[in-house]
Amino acid sequence: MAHPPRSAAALRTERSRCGSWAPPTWSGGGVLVSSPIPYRFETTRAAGELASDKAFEDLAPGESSGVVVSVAGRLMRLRAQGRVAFAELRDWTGAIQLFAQSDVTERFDELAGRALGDWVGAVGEVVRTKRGELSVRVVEWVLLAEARRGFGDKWRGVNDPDLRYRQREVDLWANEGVRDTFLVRSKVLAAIRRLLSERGFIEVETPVLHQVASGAHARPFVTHYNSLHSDFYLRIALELHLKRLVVGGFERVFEIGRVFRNEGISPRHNPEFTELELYQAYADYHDVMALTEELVAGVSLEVLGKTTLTYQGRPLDLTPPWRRATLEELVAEQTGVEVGLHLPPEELRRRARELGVAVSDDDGPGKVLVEIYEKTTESSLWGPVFVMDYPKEVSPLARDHRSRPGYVERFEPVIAGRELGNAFSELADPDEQRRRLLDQAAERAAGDEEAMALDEEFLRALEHGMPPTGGLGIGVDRLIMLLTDQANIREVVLFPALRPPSGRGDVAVSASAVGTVGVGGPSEGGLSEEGSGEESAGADSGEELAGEGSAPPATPNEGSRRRD
RNA sequence: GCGCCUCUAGCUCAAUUGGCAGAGCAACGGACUCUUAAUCCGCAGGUUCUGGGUUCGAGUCCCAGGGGGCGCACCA
Repeated sequence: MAHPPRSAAALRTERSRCGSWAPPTWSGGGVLVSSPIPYRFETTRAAGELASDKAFEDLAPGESSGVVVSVAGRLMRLRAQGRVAFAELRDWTGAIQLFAQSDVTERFDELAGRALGDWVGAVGEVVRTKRGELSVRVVEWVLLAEARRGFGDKWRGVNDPDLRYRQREVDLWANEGVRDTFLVRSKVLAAIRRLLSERGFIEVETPVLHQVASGAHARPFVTHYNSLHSDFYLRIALELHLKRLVVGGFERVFEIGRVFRNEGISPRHNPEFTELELYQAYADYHDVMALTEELVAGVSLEVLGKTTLTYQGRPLDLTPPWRRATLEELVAEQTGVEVGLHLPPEELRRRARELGVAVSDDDGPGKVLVEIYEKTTESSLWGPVFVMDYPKEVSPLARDHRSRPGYVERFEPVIAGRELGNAFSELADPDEQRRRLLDQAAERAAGDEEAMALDEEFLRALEHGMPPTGGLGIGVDRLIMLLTDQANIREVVLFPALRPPSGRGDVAVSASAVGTVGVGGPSEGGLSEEGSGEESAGADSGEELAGEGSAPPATPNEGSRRRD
C-alpha cells in the first residue's frame, strides 16, 4: 500500500500508476490577486460516475487505491471535524465524498471552512474511509465559485412552489429528483429525434412569428414588428407550414417547437408548450396510429427501458398495439347513452342535457357530440386508447371520413384521462379546405375568438397539390409528464409561466422613461427582495428587443418582468 | 374572470381564547483526527406579503389589494 501523496510534487509522481491521468491544468490562480478563481479546471472523472465505479468495489475500508483523480462540483454537505473533514461534492452525475486531512490537504482550514453550495475542484487519490465511504483524499483543491446564497434547508430542500419555479436554479440543487426529471426530458427529445430519423423523417424549423395565427383553435399572443410596421402573432400550431413543406416535396417531415396559446394556466396547461408535429406523405390516420404507438412506446423503452409504467399510482401499459375505438363507442361504454351524428340535432342536445352537459341551442351537433365526450368520458379513459372519428364540424383541417358522413378521419391518443395529441388523414383538397376555413371565419365573425383563421398562403400551397398525408401532433410536455410520473406540467417545464410579481410598478415606469430599459433596470431600483433583481436581469433579452428603436410605452407589469 | 385555501428569519416550520415572535437547518465565531441530516458551545438574523380597520393590545379578527396552490371557466 502506497503512502498518500503529501504534496502536488509527490502527487505528480503518481502519474505512472494511473495512465489516464494528466496533471490538472487550471489557470488564473494567483495571477489576479483580486480573483483567485481559475479560468478553467480539468476533471478526469465525474463525481457520480466515480462513486459507482466497480473498479473500486473491492477497495476495503481504510485502503487507498493508488488512483489519482480530479473532480469538481458543488459542496452539498460538509462535516469538518478538527484535523479531518468530509464533504459531499456533487456534480450532475451524482456525488462523491471528499476526504480532507490537515497533513495531506493543502489549505486544509480553508477547505474545511467553505460554505455549502461552493463550487470546488479537487485532486487526490481515490480511497475508502474507515467507515466505508468511497472518497477522494484531497491533496490539491481550488475554489471555483463561492455561493453567496444558500440552497435552503439541506434536508428538506425548498417546498414553496413559487420559489421553486421562480428560482429553478435553486430548486434543481435543493430538491432531489428535479434534475432527473429534466434529464429525462432531454432524453425524450433525443429519442424522438432518433426514432423519427430512423424512419426517414427530416427535422425542420418553421417561423414562430406568424402573420396569421392558424392551425389550431386558440387565441394567440400578439407582438409588434417595428421594421414592418405590423402586428405579428406567436404561432399557435406548427401545422400549416409543415404541410406546405409536404407540398414542397418533404415527404416525411417533423418539427419540435414551442407554440403559444393565450389561455389560462393550469396544472396541465402552460401558455407556451412544446409540440411535436409530423407529416407523412402517402399515409392515412391508420398509419399514423401505428406510428404514434410505436413512437411513444419506443421513446419509453429507450429512455426508461420499459413500456409498462406506473402513473400517479396506477399501472399504465404503453406496449403496442393500443386500443382503437370511436368516440361514440367510448361515450356509450362510459355513460350507457347512445350518441352520434345520426341522431336528430334536437335529440342529441336532449341527451347531452340528460347527461348533465350544458349545451346551447346554437351549438351544432358536432360540437355537442364532442362536448358530451369531453365532459363525460375523456377524463375516465386511462388508455392508452385512440379515440377515433370526430365530427367534421369541429375539425377544419381533417379529411372527410371515407365511409362515415359528417365525420372526419381524426383521432386523439388519450392516456391517463388526457389527450396526448391530435392526428388526422390530412385534408388536401384546396377548395374543400377553403370552404372549411370560411365556415370558421363565419364562426369567428359570430364571436368565436378561437375559430381558425384563414391563411391564404396555406390555401395557395394546397393548390399546388398535397398528396394524401397523415399528420400527428403530440404534446411533448404531457408525454414527459407521463414518463416522469408528474401530475403538474410545471414539473416538466424548467421555467413555467408565472404571474409577474408586481408592486413597484411606479419605479419601473420612471426607469423606462429615462431610457434604462434594456439593462434590466426597470425593476431593479425599487425592489428590496434580492430574488427579484435576478428576475429582471433574466428579462434582459426581451427588454432589449422591445427597447430597440422607440421607447416602449410598456405598462409597468409588462415592462418590468417579462418572462419568455 | 369566479370560488376555496394559503403567505411568519435565507430555507423548513411553530406561536394556546386576541396578550413579550420562536425552533431546526443555513450563515457567522469557536471545539473536535473517520463523518454520513455528524456532534457540542456561542452569535446573529423579522415591514409576520402590502394598505386600511376593530381592540387597552392583532402574526391571530374584519375589509381591500398582491403572490402562490387547488378547483371551475377557458383550453382539441
